Amino acid sequence: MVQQEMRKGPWTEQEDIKLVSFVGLFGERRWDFIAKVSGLHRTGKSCRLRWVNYLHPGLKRGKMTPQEERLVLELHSKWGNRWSRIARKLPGRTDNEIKNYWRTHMRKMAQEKKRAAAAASSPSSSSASSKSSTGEGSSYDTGDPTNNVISSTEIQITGEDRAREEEGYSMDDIWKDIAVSEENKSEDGCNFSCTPSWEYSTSDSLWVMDEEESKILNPFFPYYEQGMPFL
DNA sequence: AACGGACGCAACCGCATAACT
DNA sequence: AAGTTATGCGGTTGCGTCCGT
Repeated sequence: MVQQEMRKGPWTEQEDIKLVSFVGLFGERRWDFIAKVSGLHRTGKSCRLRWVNYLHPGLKRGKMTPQEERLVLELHSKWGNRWSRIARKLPGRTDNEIKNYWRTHMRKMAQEKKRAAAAASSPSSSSASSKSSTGEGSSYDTGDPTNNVISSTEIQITGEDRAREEEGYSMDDIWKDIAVSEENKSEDGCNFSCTPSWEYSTSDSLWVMDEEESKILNPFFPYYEQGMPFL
């Protein structure tokens, strides 16, 4: 009955510490349970997210390397918005991070494209922006509000790898184009098949291992020793 | 120095699916 | 086999910071 109100919004350092210690005790499962016993007035979902995206000891922080960036482009062209899947190929990066990166990247690309088109064609390129360009986020994921719908559905429905092969020219293709053109622009000819040694060899297993490993190495609070993000 | 817009990141929400009873 | 609960995923939003005017 007297249901505690759930806290929302940014996490405090105290909450982080608490969460880390309880995850140390109970493992990365039973998030609702952890949320309850820890006394954090957060949902299990929220706890999990905080852990996965911020507190997890294996996380890399900071800017994406050019290799990572290219890998993201490559994998996105293959898999679409399967962020978690892509993230598995990038040890230490989270789906959220990659998603954010992609959005940012696409925003830049879209702007550059627009600018280029405007410059190349007519001085009065009016049709370019259907929506007040500058700002709003949510559509960048797939480019356009409308396309957004198309893309995500399509990807989800046809699922696995390539929806576009059956459809005509999907949003994925469009993004792929962008990605490819970017790749060509910035590339020396080496494409993704000659990716640097770290990624595939370490990828899944290492990234997945991390959590297991950390538990083994120090069942209690390994994170403090590895440098907590917030410390 | 103040203001406004763009950017980056963290977090929330809703839905789908897996796991459990 | 059906119902319930927990977990994972993708999309979206909010907010602080940075940067140009």
